[in-house]
Amino acid sequence: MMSARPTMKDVAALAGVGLKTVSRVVNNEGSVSPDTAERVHAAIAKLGFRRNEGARLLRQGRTASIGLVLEDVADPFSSILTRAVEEVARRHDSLVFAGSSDEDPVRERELTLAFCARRVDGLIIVPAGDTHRYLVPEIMAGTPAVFVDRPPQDINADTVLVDNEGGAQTAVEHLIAHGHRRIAFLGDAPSIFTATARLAGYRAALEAAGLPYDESLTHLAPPTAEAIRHALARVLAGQDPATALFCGNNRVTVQVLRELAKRPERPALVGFDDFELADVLQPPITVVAQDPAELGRTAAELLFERLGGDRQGRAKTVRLPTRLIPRGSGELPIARGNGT
Amino acid sequence: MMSARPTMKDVAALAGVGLKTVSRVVNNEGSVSPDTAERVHAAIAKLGFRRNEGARLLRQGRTASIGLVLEDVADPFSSILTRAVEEVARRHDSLVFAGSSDEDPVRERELTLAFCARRVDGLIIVPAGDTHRYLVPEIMAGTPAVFVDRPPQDINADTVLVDNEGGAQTAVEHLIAHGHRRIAFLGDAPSIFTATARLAGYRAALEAAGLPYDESLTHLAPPTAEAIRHALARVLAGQDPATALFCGNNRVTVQVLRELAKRPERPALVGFDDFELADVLQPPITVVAQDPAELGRTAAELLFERLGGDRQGRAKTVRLPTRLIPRGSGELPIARGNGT
DNA sequence: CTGAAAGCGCTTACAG
DNA sequence: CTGAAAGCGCTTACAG
Repeated sequence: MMSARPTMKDVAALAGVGLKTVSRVVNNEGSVSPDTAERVHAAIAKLGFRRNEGARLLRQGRTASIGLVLEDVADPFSSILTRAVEEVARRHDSLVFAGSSDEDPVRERELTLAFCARRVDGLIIVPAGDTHRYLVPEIMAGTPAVFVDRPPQDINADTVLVDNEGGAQTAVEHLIAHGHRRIAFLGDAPSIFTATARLAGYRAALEAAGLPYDESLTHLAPPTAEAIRHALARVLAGQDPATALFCGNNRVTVQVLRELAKRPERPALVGFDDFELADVLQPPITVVAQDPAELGRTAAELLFERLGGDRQGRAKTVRLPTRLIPRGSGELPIARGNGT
Repeated sequence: MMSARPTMKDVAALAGVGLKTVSRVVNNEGSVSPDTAERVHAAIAKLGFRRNEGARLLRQGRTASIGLVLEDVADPFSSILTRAVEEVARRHDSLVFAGSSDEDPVRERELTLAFCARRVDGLIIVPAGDTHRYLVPEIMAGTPAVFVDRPPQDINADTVLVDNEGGAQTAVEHLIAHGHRRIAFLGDAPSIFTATARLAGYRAALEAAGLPYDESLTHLAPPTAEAIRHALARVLAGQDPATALFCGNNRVTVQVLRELAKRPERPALVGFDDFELADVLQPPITVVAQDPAELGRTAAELLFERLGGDRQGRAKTVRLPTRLIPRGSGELPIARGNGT
């Protein structure tokens, strides 16, 4: 009943053999006489020896771990992505350090560099920052990074994105096909890559249908309850109010639904990004779904590909498709009393 | 532009000083002449040196990391808990390895021992297994473990639980107060500690009200769509059907809502565990809320307390309260055509 | 088949 | 103020 952990040295001493012989047994290297192996195994069992992986990996120059930087581990998008990364990492006998940047570039940088200081084998980053120059020395030194959901700034690296523009365009075209001409876009802060990309898709759909782009029908800001309340009041009021809403992500959609419950209007609605219970709401919510697990899986696979081989090859960008799921809210006609 | 990372040795050579002097500068130990410090800083900058934390920590006998074993990182309960653990760990300059057991004892054990092999400073575990004997040597060797949401089996360790029985009793008493006498309990698999504890609370409430316990109104099984469909068909049918439902966790509640949408009955409903959009559904869902973030925070604080001091002291058990949030579904009266 | 030495990149304990 | 040596717990490269 020793308080400290036994080491290979302790095992070697007890078994009466050299350190290297213990190492051979532990690593199943063969070329150890059955008799010696027996004695070593007995010593291992008696002492309760378990190899220190950290020490082993230090000698081998890797850590069998990767760092994952997310916006917020607690967010469904992030946590589903995390789980997918975990599965791929497990297949490569690697562990995952995960952390939240809270959309703060300073925190992103701190977290990422903390992972680098631990010498993680590689990084997967949902970037919040406006520059990633700070990563250049790390990448040059052999720590590859893969960016997910948003591209890096100022540097070249493997990136996995969603077809934001195409998905948004599909969503808005769907509303147009159901007769709407006054369609509001409620998106997240314009500093967020995906918010701007989805705005572009919204505009492309309007243009393709010959509808005017009316800035008073758009709102791009962090989806706080208050901001969404004011935005809804604005786009649903006036002479020519919106009859349909396109919500830029599921945080926005949820807030919109919450505020809409307090109002009389029942505009048609399509959300970007699926969410639990979308199918149970009344009406069920039509969405353009992305696949956060597939984002995570693809990013992790790209990373382990780099780690396994071509470390300096050209950076790849993968763009994943979205999928329209009509459920009811997106097929509502123009409500009486509103619109043309 | 070297491909390998520079080490302190490289810095020392370039600055023309001893290794220990570089260490002094890096650690801000003082007692270095300004002139020497200057040269060292210049060398560090020139080489882009960043200390290898793993090597430093090996020498110091810790890893400044903890292991977190969850049921499923992607589950909202787990991911909110994870985020809270992350925040406490950050304050202690520690990183978090997180992994999912999928409610599989073998996977729990593998994951936990993998963390121990990396010599994490401590463990936080939402246990799936029926025995935790395997942890005894690890705990003896100085890796403390804190259990969350469910107690460990076969061993003594710090534990953070929710008042499952009290919360369940409150939920059922609430339904009784609204006139219900036929109340079904739909819970998770009976092998799960919390499912059984909540069943006990359900029974205690019935007994306190002088209502009979009718086993045909209970269902304890993993909440698959099919199992819930059958269970609902059973408890809502017959001569004396249930007029109210008590759902044992939010996975059950969500499935129940999904199936209920396809049926004509509108029983009253209270769920254990809050969930996003519970307030937006029609009717809004009454719940007994627990606080997953507080669970994570408390567990992490207990762990760092152990790490900071009294490592062998008596194991503590903390029990967190629940909170009834009436929203509508739990206040529905007995529906016409059902009940007495 | 076996082991002593050197090394992974740092810190600790000691000596000057 | 400064540095050479030993050590954290392993593996690698080498010699027998």
